[in-house]
Amino acid sequence: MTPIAHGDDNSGAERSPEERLREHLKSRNLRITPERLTVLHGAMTQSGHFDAEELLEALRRSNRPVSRATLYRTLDHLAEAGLVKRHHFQEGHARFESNFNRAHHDHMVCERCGQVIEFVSEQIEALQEEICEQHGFRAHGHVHQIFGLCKDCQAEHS
Amino acid sequence: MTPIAHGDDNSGAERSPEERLREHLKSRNLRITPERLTVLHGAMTQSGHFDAEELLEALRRSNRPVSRATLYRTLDHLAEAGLVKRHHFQEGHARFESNFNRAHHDHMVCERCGQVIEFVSEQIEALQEEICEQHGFRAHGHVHQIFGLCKDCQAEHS
DNA sequence: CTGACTGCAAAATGTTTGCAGATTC
DNA sequence: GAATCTGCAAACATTTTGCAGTCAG
Repeated sequence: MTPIAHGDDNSGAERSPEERLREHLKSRNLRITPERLTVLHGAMTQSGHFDAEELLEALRRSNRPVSRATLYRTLDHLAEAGLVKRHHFQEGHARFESNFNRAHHDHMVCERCGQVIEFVSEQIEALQEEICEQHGFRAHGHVHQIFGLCKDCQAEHS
Repeated sequence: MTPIAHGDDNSGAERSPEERLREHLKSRNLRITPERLTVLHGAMTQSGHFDAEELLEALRRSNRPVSRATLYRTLDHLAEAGLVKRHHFQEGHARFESNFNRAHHDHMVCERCGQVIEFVSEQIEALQEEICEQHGFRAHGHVHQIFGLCKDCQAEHS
């Protein structure tokens, strides 16, 4: 039974993100440009989840602005290279998350205070693999988000 | 151990969708209009998942056209009333699913052809409850999507 | 009658694309 | 030098909103 992927593709995590991006681009005859390295660096140093607009603004603030078009085009490459994960949650737009040297995890999100609790369950992971096998489905990743009220907000809310 | 909710709110599933919508609207001093009933019936008779455009077209074809604006506004009400579920898969737009007398299930989504496979695992559900309890988290629902390649697309892609 | 609803068209998002000039290899 | 990039602005796709007239209660 092959371990299920999580979109991590963290094989080769010993190499730096930059090395990995360089390699990815080279292998496709794409060019290594300052803009792409800027976006990479920005994405790697964002804390937690971020969307395109947030990253754009962060780069602008750190005086290394990049055009919206280049940002979107580069995020595609980073996702393909497995350096970021792209999520489509309940919102109408994509959110990203650095995927470098980051262990797989899922999320509980408090609907009241927005707190995010990470969780991992090997048992759930194993069950997912089983289900995929049963359907001949080759998993690339998954989103598993539980939403509700965290401990604090339950107390406060009573 | 309280069973985890899935955002279904399928309590009162014995009443017809129309009764449930009427009740929902009445309780908020909203009006019961032909258009809203049309959208409701359309949504209930779509097979499987559908998006706004598909429903709009279906209603048009069955000679009960509704404006795009009304469709979107009504889908919000249906979702609030728990009569449909709104999903955000890998695409940039929402897909809906009738939630009337529908048991809880999660999804595998093919990234290539968009096919959606439903799955349920009592074991995973139970593990989720456990995890929530461990964190003192009160779950209201969850999103569990596995994305990857379906059987057909794996073959075709080889 | 009054406030909510509808359709329309315009606006607002979030993302993609065509193009001309700049840049990487 | 050739092919790929970048930024810009325009195009797109989806969803939301303002408004004037219509309709449910």
